[in-house]
Amino acid sequence: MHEDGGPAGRRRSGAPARLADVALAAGVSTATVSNVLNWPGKVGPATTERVRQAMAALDYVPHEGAVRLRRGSSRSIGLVLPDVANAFYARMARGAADAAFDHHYTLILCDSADDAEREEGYLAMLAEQRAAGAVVAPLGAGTARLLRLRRRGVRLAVVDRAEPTTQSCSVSVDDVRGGRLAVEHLLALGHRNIALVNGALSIRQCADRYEGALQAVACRPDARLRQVNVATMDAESGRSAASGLTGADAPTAVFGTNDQLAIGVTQALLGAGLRVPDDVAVVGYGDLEIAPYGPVPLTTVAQPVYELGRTAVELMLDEIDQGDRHEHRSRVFAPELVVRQSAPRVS
Amino acid sequence: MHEDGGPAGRRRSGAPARLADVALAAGVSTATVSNVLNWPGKVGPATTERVRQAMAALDYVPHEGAVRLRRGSSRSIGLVLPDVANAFYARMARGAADAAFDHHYTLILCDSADDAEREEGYLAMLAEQRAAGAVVAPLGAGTARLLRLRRRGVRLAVVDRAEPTTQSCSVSVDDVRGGRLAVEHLLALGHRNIALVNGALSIRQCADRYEGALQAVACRPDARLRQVNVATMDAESGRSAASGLTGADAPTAVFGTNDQLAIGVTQALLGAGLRVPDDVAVVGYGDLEIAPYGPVPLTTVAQPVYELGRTAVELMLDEIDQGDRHEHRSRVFAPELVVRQSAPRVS
DNA sequence: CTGTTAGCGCTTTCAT
DNA sequence: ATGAAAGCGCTAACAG
Repeated sequence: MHEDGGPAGRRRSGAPARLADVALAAGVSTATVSNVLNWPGKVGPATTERVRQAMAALDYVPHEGAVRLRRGSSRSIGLVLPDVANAFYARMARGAADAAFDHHYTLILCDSADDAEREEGYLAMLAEQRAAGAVVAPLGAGTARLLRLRRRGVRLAVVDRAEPTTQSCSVSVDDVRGGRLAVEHLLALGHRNIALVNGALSIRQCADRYEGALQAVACRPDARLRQVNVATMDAESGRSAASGLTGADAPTAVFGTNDQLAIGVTQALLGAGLRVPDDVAVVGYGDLEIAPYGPVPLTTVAQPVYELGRTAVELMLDEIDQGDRHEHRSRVFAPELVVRQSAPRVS
Repeated sequence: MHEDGGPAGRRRSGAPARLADVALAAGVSTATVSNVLNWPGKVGPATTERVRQAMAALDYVPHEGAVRLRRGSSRSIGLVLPDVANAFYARMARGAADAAFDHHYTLILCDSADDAEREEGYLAMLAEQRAAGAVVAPLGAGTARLLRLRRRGVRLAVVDRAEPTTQSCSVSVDDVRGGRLAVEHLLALGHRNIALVNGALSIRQCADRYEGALQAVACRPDARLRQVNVATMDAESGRSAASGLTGADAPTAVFGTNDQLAIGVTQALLGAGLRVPDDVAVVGYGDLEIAPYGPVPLTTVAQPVYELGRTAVELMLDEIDQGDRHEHRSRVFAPELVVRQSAPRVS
């Protein structure tokens, strides 16, 4: 049955050393070696020393898998997101990775590539891994899949969607506040004729930012907010949206609900001979990578994305540690306005 | 010793179902359940059906850890890199994640945060996990740490450093060629007075891109290449470097060895009242996120970063599969010039 | 075709 | 202070 000497036999050739090999080399039992590792106090100094020597000599590395099988606990968590190549999720991943590292957890990266089926596959995989938990930035609105994962013993934290706190912890950014911040800034600068270049309102973020923008203008009866909606939130859409904004009764300020859009608008405006911010001020949303590099360094709403990832992991670990004493929380982060030149401080 | 009924006892309350639970429910032995899972042919259709029903009823999910402990194989690989939040590594991570998914491997994300000690810790962790392999984008030049990981049975592939093929597989981009590409383009546009804004030559990439630039001008005796080196390769450095480039005998073209630098240069040039590309052409390097969003959409050298990550994983998996039949390879990818407006096709 | 059984590498009583 | 032995959940001989 054994390929070779078996557990008490002599050291296998290529394979890494096992705890039993160390025990044999040190002339002690496996229990003692294990105790050296896990209950240092229980072993005499001389024995401890001999064991340590043997471990070093054999380059012994404990087999995590075996340890966890025996202990019945897992120390890995999953990070499920739509696309790490996207700056938003990349930064989130960084936060999650740092938190996992700090707590000695292993982070399994699950990139669903914007594909629901793939996301599903990853969730199943995490169950098979007996992952202690998962941080999920879900693709769709479906909650059933997530609940199933829960039922399988994987603790959850959801990112970027304000979840009813009864289900699981969640972290998100207050997009209403962000939208308000952007437009309030433009109002404070004296603008009264403002255009909102936004994505589809069916996207929660877009709807929220719109809502915030409305709240801001509502306080200023003399202000006007006109809305332009685009299908895809990229620079190209921003450029074409801007073309409708240069005629008579042109707005003096534009709020683009993401940075790509805002930069596209800026490019088109400049191309049309207008000056930014002198003729038209522009505010974006996101503050990822590109904002400072645009044609005019972009004033934009920054989100604490790194914190989002870090906090999600920490909430989840709290649930793991506290067990049933744990109470689900929804942490909502406040975005902040980063003022650059496309809409500077003074009017 | 047992907390409860033990392996043959009745189903534990909260814990996930085990294979033994399924066997009990289906009225068969554990071996049969295992066979249904792994050797479908060996089990009769009626029995198979009963077992499947039981699995569904109990929501049985195999315990990956136990499977692997028994089989002696691991199906997870590590991805060790300096910073996922960095667009370059983020894109690489995406390639690696996709490849891992395709081959049913689990990807452990190890973000060393540019910290050698942390990288070291991750390498040790991967050994404890008995990871089948690791893709490493190493921080420093040290090779010893990597060799140690090898010795511990973890297969390796190194990214972004042309490794002698005797040690392990590696993938990288031909930076000499990239530098040549950039400058050849400028020469073809008719430029003869070119400035190279570069980082420290102690950085391999910078030295290589410089080398390539030199090769290009060497073919044109009438061309001149002047060099400006900066300490940090960001937009700020680009801006200050550009200020030395506007006086008499100013270059008609600038090659910035990364996109941030090139955009900084462009910003400063425009600020000084020059037109890009009409007065000065600019070429960057990298083609990450920001290139198309700059003040002038940037002509730049693109690297197949996604492929880098994907290929690294695949080379490593080949080593895992082939064992000693495997031969280490160094795959060097060719960068490509992406022509945008800062140095358009026609002069 | 199905069941019995011996471990994978480790931790942990319980006895010495 | 140390050791013997029983499994964690699963697979793979081997026997029936």
